[in-house]
Amino acid sequence: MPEGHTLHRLAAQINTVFVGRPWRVSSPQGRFTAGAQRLDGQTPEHAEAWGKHLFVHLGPEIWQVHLGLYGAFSFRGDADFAAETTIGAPRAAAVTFEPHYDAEGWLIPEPPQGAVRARISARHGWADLRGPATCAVLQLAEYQKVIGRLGPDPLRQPRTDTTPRKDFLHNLSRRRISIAAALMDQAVIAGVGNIYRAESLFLEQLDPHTPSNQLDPERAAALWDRLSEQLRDGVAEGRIRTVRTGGSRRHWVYKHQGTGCPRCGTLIAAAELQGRRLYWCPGCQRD
DNA sequence: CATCGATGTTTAA
DNA sequence: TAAACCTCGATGC
Repeated sequence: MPEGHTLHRLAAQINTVFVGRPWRVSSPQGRFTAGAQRLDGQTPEHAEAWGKHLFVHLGPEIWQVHLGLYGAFSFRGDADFAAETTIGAPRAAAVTFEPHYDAEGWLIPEPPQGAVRARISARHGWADLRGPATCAVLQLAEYQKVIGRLGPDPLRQPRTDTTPRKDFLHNLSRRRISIAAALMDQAVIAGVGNIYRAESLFLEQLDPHTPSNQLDPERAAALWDRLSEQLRDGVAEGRIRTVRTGGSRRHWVYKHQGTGCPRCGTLIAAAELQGRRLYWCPGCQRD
């Protein structure tokens, strides 16, 4: 589920199992061959997420990955390689395997299956990246250009003396698009996707069509706090679950169109907005 | 076996 | 606004 929480989880995972030791990098699919050669044998120093981007720093160069809609990392390894199976879009569970080691004591990875854009290997395990929207090696200036286009990420520490929440309010105040469109704009707030958009607006009882520059500042601040909480929960749990009252229902309105709103009973609506499905309750999401 | 759809973004028209 | 990118699970016949 590649919204912002996924990328922060991924960065943490890479910091745990890859950072600080030389790794091996290849592109079995062949679409990242030159980049993989640059990264191969280097020592990853630090992985970080900013919104939906993953950056791994190696000296002056930075590996940038954006999972897009389909991308995912699959981690495999022996008992010393503590890693979850996949981080990203849904993938079938991997079959267990018998570990074998080469002469230097490195675990021998299984042959790559299907379209593996990048394979990164450590002593005790490896990870396969499939289907990313972006997989590139950046120089510092290019990296700065990418992050310069991103708004505040609720899962990151502030970059300036103003708080990220103030940046968010400021970004909203100078746009005339709907709040629903604004939440999907990564320059307004980084890391929010279609699920968190629907679920945060529902819990804050905000009409998705309200122009973002007409949103009451206190309610906009509450929306930021709500998104921060939801993203933090997503990182902790590894999946988006905004219904926290127990039971099997995971989302309040996302993909629940045509059923009764749990709060007011009105039928939940769905509509296409800028190419994405928007879900909301017309009964109780009003301003 | 074919088709559809998805948590996203960029580019072209 | 639509198409393209790119992968694979779900759905349907």
